[in-house]
Amino acid sequence: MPRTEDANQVIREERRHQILKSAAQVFARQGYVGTRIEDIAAAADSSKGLLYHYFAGKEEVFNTLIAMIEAGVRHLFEEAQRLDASPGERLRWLIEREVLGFEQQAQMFPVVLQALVSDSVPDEARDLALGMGRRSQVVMREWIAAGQQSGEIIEGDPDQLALLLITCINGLAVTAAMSLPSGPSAVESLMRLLLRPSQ
Amino acid sequence: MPRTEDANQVIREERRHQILKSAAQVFARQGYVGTRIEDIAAAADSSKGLLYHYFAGKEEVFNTLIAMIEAGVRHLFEEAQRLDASPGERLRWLIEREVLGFEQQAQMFPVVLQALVSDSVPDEARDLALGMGRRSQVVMREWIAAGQQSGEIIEGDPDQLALLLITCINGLAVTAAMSLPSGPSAVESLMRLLLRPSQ
Amino acid sequence: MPRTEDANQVIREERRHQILKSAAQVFARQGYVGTRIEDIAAAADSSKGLLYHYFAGKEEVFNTLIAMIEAGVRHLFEEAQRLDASPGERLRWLIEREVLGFEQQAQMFPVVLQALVSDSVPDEARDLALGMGRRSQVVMREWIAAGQQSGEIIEGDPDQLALLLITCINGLAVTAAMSLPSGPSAVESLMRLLLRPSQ
Amino acid sequence: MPRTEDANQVIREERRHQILKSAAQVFARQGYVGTRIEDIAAAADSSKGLLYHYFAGKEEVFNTLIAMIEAGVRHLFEEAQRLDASPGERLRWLIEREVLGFEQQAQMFPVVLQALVSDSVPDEARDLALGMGRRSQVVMREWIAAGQQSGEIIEGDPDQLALLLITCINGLAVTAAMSLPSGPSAVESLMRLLLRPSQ
DNA sequence: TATGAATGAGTTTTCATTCAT
DNA sequence: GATGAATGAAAACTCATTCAT
Repeated sequence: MPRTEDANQVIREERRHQILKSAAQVFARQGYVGTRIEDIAAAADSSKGLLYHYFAGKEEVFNTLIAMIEAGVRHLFEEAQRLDASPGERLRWLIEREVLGFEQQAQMFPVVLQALVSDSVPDEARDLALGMGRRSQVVMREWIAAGQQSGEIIEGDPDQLALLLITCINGLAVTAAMSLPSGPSAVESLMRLLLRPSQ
Repeated sequence: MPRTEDANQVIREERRHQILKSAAQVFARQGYVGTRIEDIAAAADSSKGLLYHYFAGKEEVFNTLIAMIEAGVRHLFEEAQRLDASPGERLRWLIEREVLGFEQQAQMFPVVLQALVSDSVPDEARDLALGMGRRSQVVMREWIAAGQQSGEIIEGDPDQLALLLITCINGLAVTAAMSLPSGPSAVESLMRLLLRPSQ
Repeated sequence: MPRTEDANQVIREERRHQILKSAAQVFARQGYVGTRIEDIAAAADSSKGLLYHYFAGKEEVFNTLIAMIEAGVRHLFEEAQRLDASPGERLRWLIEREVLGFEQQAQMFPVVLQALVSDSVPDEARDLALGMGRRSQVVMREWIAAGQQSGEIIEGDPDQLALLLITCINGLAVTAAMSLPSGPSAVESLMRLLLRPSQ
Repeated sequence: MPRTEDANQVIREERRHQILKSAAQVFARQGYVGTRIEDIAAAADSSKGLLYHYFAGKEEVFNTLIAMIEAGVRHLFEEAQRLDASPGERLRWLIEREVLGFEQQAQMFPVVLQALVSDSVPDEARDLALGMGRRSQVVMREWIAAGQQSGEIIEGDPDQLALLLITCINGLAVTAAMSLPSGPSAVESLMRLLLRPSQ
């Protein structure tokens, strides 16, 4: 009965996704340690037992989540890279996309924040998050340096500027985590940190 | 003969302070939920039992810590208010002081961050932290408005600008929590968000 | 396939009952404070964790137990009330039934005793027990007064006589708690306190 | 300086007595396990440390208390024995004295009750209390037998009658522990259990 | 004699994980 | 695939007891 197996496959995928989505929300609110398996299961309209069918445990759920986000960000950078635009425009596009929060999944930023900041998180997740941060910095530094060449971006150590940018993006993530709207012009304003005043 | 009342008073004060200081460090690293009473006790060279002699529990330690920080920030604002300086200079002074982390207590920023972002934190602590944020925004908005009058600060909704500023300060806190140095000119650069290019 | 809802229902009922039954025995021997959760769990062939699956804690177990006893006594009084018998015979029947200890549950008397006497018992339990005592006294007073009308019961303040009766029943509970047999004629003898010598 | 030592001796005696008196009150309310050393110390206007100067620990305080009560009851029986009165009158006198509660120390009854009933009490204390009960029963049985000889006391197994009497006395202790007044005629009424109706 | 800071063993409570159905 | 009863290791908390002063 291949038909049934296909159907099962679909059900499996949907369940996995449903669990991850719910987990992101709960993790975002309660933190990694503060979230109980039961909380995730309840949020996903599932049972504890079922969750263990799909994941080895809380750790794996969290790691998977971070890995998905990491992949999303990596993809975002690649997209930006392919953009036919100036370095400054690339940066703006990227930040806007990040702040929009990977389409529907705005609640995921705080999850990354935790992975970055807390010691009480699986090593794998923290490594992924830190690596993502480091790679972002490297790429941004290159874009910034390029922008400085063309005069689009202000002078200064590109590394420091990249770090400052990431710092501000993290700040936006915190603001979002507090359910405060950053305001439509926030990204616009932030760009002032980099862009040379167009005379 | 029992110890004199004074001697006991001194011992108590010192212990309490020692516990709070250690707690701030551990909370900063491991988060509120991720921190075990025993971790705090060990960091303070104390025993679990003694900690309960001085505090009702983890919650009270955390609340006390947040309250202390809140008092510190409040005091910082009052100091800045008394400064004989322009609004912009006041803001710069305040942010520098905040980023320095109230003198020796640099590890405390991440603790506030958690109180702001996480649901798994005592209500009292979160309320204190949110109130502190709201009050900061109000005062900063006033300063910004004043700076706009004198032409020192750029145009724009003062409320939005204040929120943006707080957002960036939070970002600096995240960066600090990751043990990354923000760079000496970070505050300088941030001021570019507000100050009208002198020219 | 998961267990059917019905099967789970049965399991839950049985477990709860098993825990309560064991708890009554342990509480009777060791007192409320002297009983550790682990003692109850062990007596019920369960684990600590499972006990918390069914009850919020020691307090809830105790309160539930007292509530059950209270319901049992209330039912006993109703039964006695429906008895086609003289007031004195009603009293005798009631006391006999109480001393027998509500069928199989002889160990429960000492549990109530504690709720009546000790401050270190949940408020809810003490209130239930005190209320039960007060209500018993009220009903007994009425029966006694009726018995006095018909000449079956000796003269005297019905309230005082009712209290005396309850006092003696409590004494029987103490004796039972010491694992001493009160003797088959104890109730018979006690009735001499009330009944007018048949000539 | 013998004077000082004498004074010290007096102070010591007073302290010990003060502690025991307070302990009796607290034990009566909260039970042996439910009472913390600190509770006793506070009730005695003392400190934990000082309590350990006078007693080896909680156990010793409790045992001492029971031993004092046991001695008091033993003395009561001896006094009653020396009374120039009929067996029935002796019993009545004894019960009245017990119910009055050894002069000022009414709160001690519940303490004995606990020693009799609870497993969570030092062995020594329980043995003392049980022994006291057994000896009481023996003596009462003799008095009852003597009263039966003289026709003062009703027929029946003297052992059973003695036990019934003790049962009722325990009941009075419970009633007292609930701070209910037994009524002035309670003892009088109880005697009806034993005394042959004076025709 | 007197105190209360300090300790750590013992309890309560929570929760990730297992497993019979 | 799905459930939730059951377990036990780990964390929170209490309190008898010690001891420096």
